[in-house]
Amino acid sequence: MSLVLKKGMERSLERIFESALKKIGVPEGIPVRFETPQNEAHGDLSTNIAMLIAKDLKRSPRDIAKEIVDYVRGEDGELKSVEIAGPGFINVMFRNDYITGQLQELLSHGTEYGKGESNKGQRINLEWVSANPTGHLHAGHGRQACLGQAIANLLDWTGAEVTREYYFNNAGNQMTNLAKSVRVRYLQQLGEPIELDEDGYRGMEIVEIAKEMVREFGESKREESLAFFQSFGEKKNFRHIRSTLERLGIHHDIFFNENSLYESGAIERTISEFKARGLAYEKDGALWLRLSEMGQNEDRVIVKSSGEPTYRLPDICYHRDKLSRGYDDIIDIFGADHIATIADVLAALKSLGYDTERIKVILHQMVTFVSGKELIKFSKRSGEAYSLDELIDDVGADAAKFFFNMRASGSHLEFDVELAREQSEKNPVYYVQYAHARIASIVRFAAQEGIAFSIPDKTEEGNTDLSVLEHPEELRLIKVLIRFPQVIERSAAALAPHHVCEYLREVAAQFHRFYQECRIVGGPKHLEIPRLLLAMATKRVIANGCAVLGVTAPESM
RNA sequence: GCGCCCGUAGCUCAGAUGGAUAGAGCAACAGCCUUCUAAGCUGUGGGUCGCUGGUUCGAGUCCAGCCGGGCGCGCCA
Repeated sequence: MSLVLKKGMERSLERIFESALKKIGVPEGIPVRFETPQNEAHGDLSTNIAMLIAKDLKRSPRDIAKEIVDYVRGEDGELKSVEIAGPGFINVMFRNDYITGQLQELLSHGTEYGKGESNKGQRINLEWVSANPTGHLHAGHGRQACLGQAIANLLDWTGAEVTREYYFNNAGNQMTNLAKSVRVRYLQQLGEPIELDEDGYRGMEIVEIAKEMVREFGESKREESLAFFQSFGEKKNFRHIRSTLERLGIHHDIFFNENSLYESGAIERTISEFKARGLAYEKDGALWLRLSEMGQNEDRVIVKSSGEPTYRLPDICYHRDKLSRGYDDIIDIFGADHIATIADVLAALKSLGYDTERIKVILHQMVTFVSGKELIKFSKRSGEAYSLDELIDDVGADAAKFFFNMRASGSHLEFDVELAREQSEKNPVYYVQYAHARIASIVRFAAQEGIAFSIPDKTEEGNTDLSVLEHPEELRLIKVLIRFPQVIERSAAALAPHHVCEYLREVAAQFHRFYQECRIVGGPKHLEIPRLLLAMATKRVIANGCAVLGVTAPESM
């Protein structure tokens, strides 16, 4: 986290603590870090700095802490308390008016609240989904699709200029299989006794494509070339993939066709370069890359004896292309099943002299779909895949996006379709959305009751005094809300949207607690509008957090 | 055999650069609606953080070795 974007209090505390360290003779350059304790008895912010430097100073942590605290107490009147606790923690508590001041700040930022600048000026390329147009997206693709969408949004929110990219291959073996499969299905439609190859695509979408061909062309394409079937199938599949992504609100700026790497000569150039550097050699009629000399386990074929490159070579060229476009960061999202190629590609790029530090790879684990206790099985052989469209039909786009982002990408995800579909308190999506709808309803009710108020703006002139909010549940709620910018910051830095899901649940839970304890409309007159504004701030944070996940925040449910 | 990921409550999972009494949801049990959405809230029970060593004032977190699960290891992508 850069200094620039830390909220005022934390930054000024760091400064004060650092000058305290200087005063007691600690060499400069040791940063003071604060964390938000999970236990509220430990204050609003806490630091373990005294324990960290105790060894070097050869003094007890509590001793050091005492000296720091004495200094800090003299410096800052903004704090309610500064205390030493446990083995040497220093816990600080904010004054209530500071906390309500932060609420004012939140309200004045509106839809912008939570946006930061930690990635300001960064041009970042994010590549994800990247499924070849050999069929429809299946439910498992949903994780990557939704993960990438949320990550792209997080990067946006932290000020990056994001290019969203989809890499696909419409040539090679897979597409030939598609062509053959479409052809067989088409001929079957025309009554010919012909069967799919062993590695043919068995999905029902191929049958649908064949039926469409019959409707459109009748029997006239019986003798057509494979190229025709391929292009027809590709077009239909791609249109379908894009419509599925559209249902999730996912858009890409660039669809990068692997084929363009051949057309531009990039493949040839890279081959010559490998050869010129002595990194490639011929064996058994194929061209091999000396990966074993680049720190990898074994050499791999990059050009088959048939003359066609294996996928590794275009993958390498594709990354060269992205590197040449001058991005500050290049992020790839892959499923765990693609793990094998990544190290090879990076090693090859490094051997060509590229700085691969700029390339970040997110590997997400696989998804298991269950319905209650029952496992939903996928069978590629039979073509009985659970499609992403079906999943969206079953649970809705919002639930899909929330569920796919609920877990850390490195963790295996169990997606309970029955739970996601359920419109009850068990379902975390509804729990969060319900809080938002509930607030919307309260605001409507307030308007109906003739309560007039305005959202505070930055002028601070004529704004409602929020410092009357003193109830523990009110203050707890505000403290949760004003953490939002840091949550976005941290999630973006870790490329981990699941933190946002966790946080939103926390916000919703604290709002419900506040709602339970503090009557808004019809409560104490002088608290009516401040509480209403607190509710609106909550609504804002939920809406903004949902926006990051691409989830809607409904006005009523 | 090799590489990567995972192992935390009955289940699904969080645990910020190593810190305070390890958390949440669900499930179980006991309560709370003449008043702003009960799709909500409160309380109770539930753990040798896979095992064994090591580093450290301090380890769920770092290191090593095992055990268990997942994904890979092709002239497929």
